[in-house]
Amino acid sequence: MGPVIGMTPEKRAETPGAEKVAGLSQIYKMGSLPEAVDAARPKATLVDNESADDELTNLNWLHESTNLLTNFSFGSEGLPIVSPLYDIEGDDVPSFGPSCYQSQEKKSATSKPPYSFSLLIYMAIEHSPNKCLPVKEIYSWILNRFPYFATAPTGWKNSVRHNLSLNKCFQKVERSHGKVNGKGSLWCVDPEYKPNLMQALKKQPFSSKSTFYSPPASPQSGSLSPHYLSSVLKQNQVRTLKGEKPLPLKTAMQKKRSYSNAFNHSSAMRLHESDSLATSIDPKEDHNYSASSMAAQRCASRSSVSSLSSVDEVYEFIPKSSHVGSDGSEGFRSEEDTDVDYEDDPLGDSGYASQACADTTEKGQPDKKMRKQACQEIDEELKEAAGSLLHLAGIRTCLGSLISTAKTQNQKQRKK
DNA sequence: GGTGTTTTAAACATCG
DNA sequence: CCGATGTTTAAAACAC
Repeated sequence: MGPVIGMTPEKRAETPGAEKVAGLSQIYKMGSLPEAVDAARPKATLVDNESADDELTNLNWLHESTNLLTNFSFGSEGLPIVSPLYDIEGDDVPSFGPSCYQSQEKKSATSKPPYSFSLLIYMAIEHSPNKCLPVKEIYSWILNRFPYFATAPTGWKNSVRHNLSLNKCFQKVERSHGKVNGKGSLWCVDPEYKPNLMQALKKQPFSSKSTFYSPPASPQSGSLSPHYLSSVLKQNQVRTLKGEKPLPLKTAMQKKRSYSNAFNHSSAMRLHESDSLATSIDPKEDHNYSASSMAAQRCASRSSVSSLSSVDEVYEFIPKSSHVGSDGSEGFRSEEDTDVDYEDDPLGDSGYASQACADTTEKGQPDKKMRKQACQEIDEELKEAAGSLLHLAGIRTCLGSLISTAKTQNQKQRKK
């Protein structure tokens, strides 16, 4: 019944053949800039290294891992904040990394990210102010942070959707009030699975430098946005009106799963949170696609993970240039950003600010300028702040001395 | 080689 | 009708 005839060009592009060729051709496309990447679908760039074959198994990642890390700082939730991987133009050295990383960055910018789709989605969602994103924004985020996908065939989007749909960690939430123009739903991270995702992220070999903070697993402690809560609440209201049983927060959107071979995901995940999962989940339905289970096992053996410590990470804001798909449909359109409910967030929470910023800067150069400008502004502010402090300190000491002299004079007068 | 996990592809449905 | 989104199935690829 479906639009079989209406196979879009995009769908056609998702054919396996295209995948391999295009994907690989980009891996060693050193210095491929966003603009270049935007320009058209995979240009036939030369692959002069056949070891490019195994993108992930390739040892390059061993080298890149360290460098990737230089591109991450950590957000309020202990989540790596992916700074521009494609800050690769050379003269703009990331403030957090030595310049010697640059050439490596170029590689990592165009090679496949070491994260599973679940983790990518998780990061995307968590970096949004309201912890809810429409798929389109998830695409955007991933594209933005991992330019690899800009040149990868669009099959990855299918994978993203597939993951969202199949992975219990993600919950679909109907879009709220007003805003009719948005298509599809918002996707949030199920707070109960958040610790698992964080764990998985933590155990990624590329996050070993990180100091992750695993928040308590209770929904309250999660980063549920008011919007999310109200959405779930709304859904439940509707359900109640329909005479249906309200959904628990956790399973606000029930997912029917029949993934034949994946019955054991949940047990692995629960190992990490045995005390946190109040509700039992039918193993047969639990296809967490675990970001944490296998990744955890796999990576635990590979890397030593630093201990958890800091909760007070600095959320690094670095404006990024945007990648607009060649067809222009992949959207970094700002109205999408404002669409949902980001306006609910008066502070314009850091994560998405970068997106908004990206909208204003179509090209790399202005972006760099902006970044520099931002740094200068920050510097100025710091100076001002320091100045103010000094000023206050000065005033205080002045006052102190004035008071003390006044006191001594007072005493002298009394003696007289 | 077996098992489990993740990715990829594809078909189909639904919605705006 | 079209395109984006969401769901589901199947299979390949991969790691352990």
